[in-house]
Amino acid sequence: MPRSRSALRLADVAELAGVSLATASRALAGRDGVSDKVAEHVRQVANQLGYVANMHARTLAGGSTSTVGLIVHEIGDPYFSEIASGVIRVAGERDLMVQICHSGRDPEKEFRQIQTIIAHRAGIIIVAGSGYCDPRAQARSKAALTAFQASGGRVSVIGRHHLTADAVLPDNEAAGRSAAEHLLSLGHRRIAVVSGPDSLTTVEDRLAGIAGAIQRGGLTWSDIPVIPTSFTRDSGLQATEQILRDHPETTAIIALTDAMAIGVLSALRAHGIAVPDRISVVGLDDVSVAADLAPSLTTVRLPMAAMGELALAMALKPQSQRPRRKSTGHQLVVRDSTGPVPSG
Amino acid sequence: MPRSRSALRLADVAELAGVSLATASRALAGRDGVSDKVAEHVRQVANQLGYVANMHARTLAGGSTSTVGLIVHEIGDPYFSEIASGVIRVAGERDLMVQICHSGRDPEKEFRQIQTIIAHRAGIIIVAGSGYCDPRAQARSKAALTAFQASGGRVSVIGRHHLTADAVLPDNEAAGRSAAEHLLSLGHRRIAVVSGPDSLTTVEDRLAGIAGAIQRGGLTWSDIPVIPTSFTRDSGLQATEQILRDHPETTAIIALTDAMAIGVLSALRAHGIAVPDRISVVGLDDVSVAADLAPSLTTVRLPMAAMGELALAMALKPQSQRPRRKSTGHQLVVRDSTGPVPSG
DNA sequence: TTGAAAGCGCTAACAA
DNA sequence: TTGTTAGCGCTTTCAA
Repeated sequence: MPRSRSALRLADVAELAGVSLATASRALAGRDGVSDKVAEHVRQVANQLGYVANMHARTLAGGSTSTVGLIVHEIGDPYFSEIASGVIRVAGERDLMVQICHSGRDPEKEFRQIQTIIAHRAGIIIVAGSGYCDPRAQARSKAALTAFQASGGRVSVIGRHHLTADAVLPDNEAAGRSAAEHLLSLGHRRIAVVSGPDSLTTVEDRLAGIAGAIQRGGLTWSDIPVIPTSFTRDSGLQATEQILRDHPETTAIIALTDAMAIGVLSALRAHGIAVPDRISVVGLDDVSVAADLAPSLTTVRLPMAAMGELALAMALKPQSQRPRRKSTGHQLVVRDSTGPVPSG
Repeated sequence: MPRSRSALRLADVAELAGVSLATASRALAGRDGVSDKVAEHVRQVANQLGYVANMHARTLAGGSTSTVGLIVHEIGDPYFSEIASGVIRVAGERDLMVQICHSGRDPEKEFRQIQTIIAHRAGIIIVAGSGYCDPRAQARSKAALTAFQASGGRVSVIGRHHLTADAVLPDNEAAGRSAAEHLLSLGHRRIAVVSGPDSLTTVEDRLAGIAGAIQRGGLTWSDIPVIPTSFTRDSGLQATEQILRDHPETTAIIALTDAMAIGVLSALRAHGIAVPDRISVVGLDDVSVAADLAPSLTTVRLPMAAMGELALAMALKPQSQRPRRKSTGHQLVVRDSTGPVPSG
């Protein structure tokens, strides 16, 4: 790719304004050491010329970095696109650029993306998406991020990671509990769970919440069928087939994500099984289409966009002694996919 | 934000490898002018040290730029997140970073984002999202992009824009035609259209396709109610209320986007109106949830992810004499939301 | 308050 | 094939 060069340099502005390079630099950066009069004049000239500073030169010379790297599993996934939307919104307010990479939920690829972001000298790195239960999975990423922080970079993560960094912690356990309690309160005892990859902390936490509620409800957790799959609609669909086959007595299904819940609903519809009359379905996340499914999906809302905003806001603050941790809220949203246990 | 500095410089690698800066640079950039033996050695040393080049220094020194700027309306919108996914996928293969900005469908904000991207010295700018019917809306953006191209930058756009650049042209007109013809073939004569902002070329084109089909079908276009709103689910919902009130005889609704079609379905469900038995609904885009709505949505598929991939692929080729233009395909996807006109 | 000059880390001419 | 050197455009000491 050929280099892109805008003829306009700070030197041009300085010359036209009749000041030195240094003065022009100070004026435009809003630093002090310049009289208001001169500063204003320089800014006017720059504006007139349509001057925009070369970020590369600025960063290289030791100026501040104005880009934030965001690592998501896959931007096409609504969970992540909503987080990204929040990050970009806050970034836009501060004139920061957001660079987005796909990790593909692969620790190795995640590490490579982190390397690339560091090479681009981002000042902030946000790792969105679940952490891994096994600390070793992210060992290399952790080392890279620690070095990055040591050199002044700021890091924040969304989710429970084995990384030493400010963290936005989705209420995964509480959300799982909430979903399960909702079903229990409707009288369901034959509950099945469509789960995700059990290498992920998100899965661990959501399951823990569900398990706790189940046990407090007087049921035995190990009696509950838990089908591990991946976080996709199709996996939800297949897992449902399996549940219908192996556990026909099931009256309620919890899907660990809305994406999977959509697959669950599809499978049930294909089988002509009435929701919620015969089987209730509850998801987690509350992606924006959840309300528009038929039946509309009962789910537990996690504020994805707000999580993205918060992650960047935390990273914009100076590093604290110990990593900050902020929990998000969660909220059970009861819609039409859940109902009382069938009397049959 | 403090600067982020990795102590490791090319000079360190060169020294440790026992070669000059220039040789090290050549070796790592994969340029020739170095013996394979030396090159390999340098690369090994660099790898061992965990060296990653400073992009800013590299770009400033006249090397190639490795970032692409992508302007979308809003990344939380599935249409754009799928496009972005395609762009990021291709970028990942080539070690390019993708910077994403929101235009908010506001020409002024779009211009500012373009400025910012140019300041960051991206080598490629991709403008996704509809163009504006009024060329003046994008006049400033156009000027900025033209200057950018003149200095070696590459630009590609998705949609019909008044910009001189390589373009991926969604089959908007054909898609509109296809949707309308489908309804006509089912016998519908009382068709209403839920449209978007008529400042957008996307709206103009989709409506043109629909109008053409309608007229060829023997109907009078001006008799068809066209409700202009915005491209959102809620607008689709409200427009439907209006259609039910003002045009109760309607047997089919075309929504210009799936997002709006989702709102249409919601409104009809709220009114207890059977789809497709009393009213058929067809959307455009085929966002991924379209298949999972109930009833599943008949729509016309535009390959969003492929469009994103294509846009970047075009921009990666050297600029041609005249702007390239590539049409995307489109495909009618018949699902359960459309059926024959009610016999009543 | 202002200006001159020394880099930031790299690439790319130019020499050897 | 390799090395030397002059910048790229900016920020930031250090002097004035």
